[in-house]
Amino acid sequence: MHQEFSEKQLLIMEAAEQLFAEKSYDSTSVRDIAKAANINIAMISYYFGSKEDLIKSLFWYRMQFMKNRVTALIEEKTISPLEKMEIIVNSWIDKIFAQQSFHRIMVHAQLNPHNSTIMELMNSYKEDQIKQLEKIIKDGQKKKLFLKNIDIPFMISLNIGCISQFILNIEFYNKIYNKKTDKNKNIEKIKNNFKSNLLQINRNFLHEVKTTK
Amino acid sequence: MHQEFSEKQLLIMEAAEQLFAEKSYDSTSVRDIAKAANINIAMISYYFGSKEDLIKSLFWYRMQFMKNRVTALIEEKTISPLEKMEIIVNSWIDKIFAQQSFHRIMVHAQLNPHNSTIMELMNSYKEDQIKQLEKIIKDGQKKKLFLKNIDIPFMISLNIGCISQFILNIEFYNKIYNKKTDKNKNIEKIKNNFKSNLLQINRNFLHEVKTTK
DNA sequence: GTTTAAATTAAACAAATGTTTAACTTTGTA
DNA sequence: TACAAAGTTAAACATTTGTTTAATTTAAAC
Repeated sequence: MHQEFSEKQLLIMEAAEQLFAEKSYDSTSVRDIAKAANINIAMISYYFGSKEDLIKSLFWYRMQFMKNRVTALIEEKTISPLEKMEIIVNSWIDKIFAQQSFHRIMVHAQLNPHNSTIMELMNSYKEDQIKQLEKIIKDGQKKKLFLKNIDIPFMISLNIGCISQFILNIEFYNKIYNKKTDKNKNIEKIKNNFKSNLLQINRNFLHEVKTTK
Repeated sequence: MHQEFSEKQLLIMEAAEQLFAEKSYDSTSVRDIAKAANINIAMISYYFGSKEDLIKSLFWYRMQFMKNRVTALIEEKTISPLEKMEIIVNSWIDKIFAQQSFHRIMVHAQLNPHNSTIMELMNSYKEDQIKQLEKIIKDGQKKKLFLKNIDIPFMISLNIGCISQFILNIEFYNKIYNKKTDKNKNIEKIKNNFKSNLLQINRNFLHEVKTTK
């Protein structure tokens, strides 16, 4: 498939990405994209073939960034399974955070699948993620660090769903938390706060910790 | 606003609901709806005024079902805060489960807000839910049953996000779990399994339980 | 400088969209 | 039965949609 994109193509894709995230693919016309990218309508067909091929290219381009190869990390023996899990979850949050617009488009595509190519890209991405976490958890179970009867699909769903919900309602949470602190550096604060909360949830779920109330 | 709907209106709304859930509001034409409901295209304008008013009516109609008045439960003194929390979370799951199609439409509307009336309906619904859980948690904190430093917005986001993700990927989880058991009564099993998992998460988060590994 | 390909443009295209019209059937009431 | 309101219909409406055309400009190569 595609492998490299010209600057003009990237310009168009980025304009389209923002509009797709704001208004959805269906509600965004090629004229909207052309106007936002400051190009002629015909250029979209010229560079991508069709509107459908444009979003396919966008998925292909962004997925390269999303996908990560952490097989080395998983095999690493000096890092504990718990730490590995935390690294993975942190990387999920960081990446989704860095690609908020695209993440909205992904949620949309998952909600109303209308293109098999995109679905395949997303499914392979999801499967990769699941396998990563699965390996780490099973390793931790073998080493008797984690509980035995862990519902792994539920745990994945918990993490992805929670991150998703958080990203989609980020302005909402920003408003709530902003009451107390300053505005600018707040996002980073909120993000870190979210991270520690989610990691705590995961830790509790993997091996219910003893605490002295 | 609207208060009662004729049988014809309900017929149209239910046909529209299913299509909106499958293909999204924007990708569903009034001709699609008319065909599904076995009526003439003009009847949609005749009964609702416009396509936009149709989805507004749908939201108004379904929201009545979603909204619940559990103020009595919250004030109840014979039930512990923990039990109350579990009742609330269970009712969320049950309702979203019973209204899967509509829930997809809600997620969609949240993702790409294009109508202020609908947004207002949804926000008031969300605020109600948050207030419910907030009251219960704060009550539990006063009675020193729950931890002090609970991030309530995070907890809401955790629950809603997790339930949402679960509903949207229900077929996926059905496939995974089906490997072991029979097919038919499985959905109910999966649902109950999900419930107990989510409740466990909440319990752990509210007061980290002591366990003897 | 000439030539060839790539890039860009405005205009036109057919198809699909939500909505309205005006004619008609059906229904209920007096 | 007669009449009026409500329900239903096919056709037409003006827009908007994604895509293509054919002409023009820009850029690069020889």
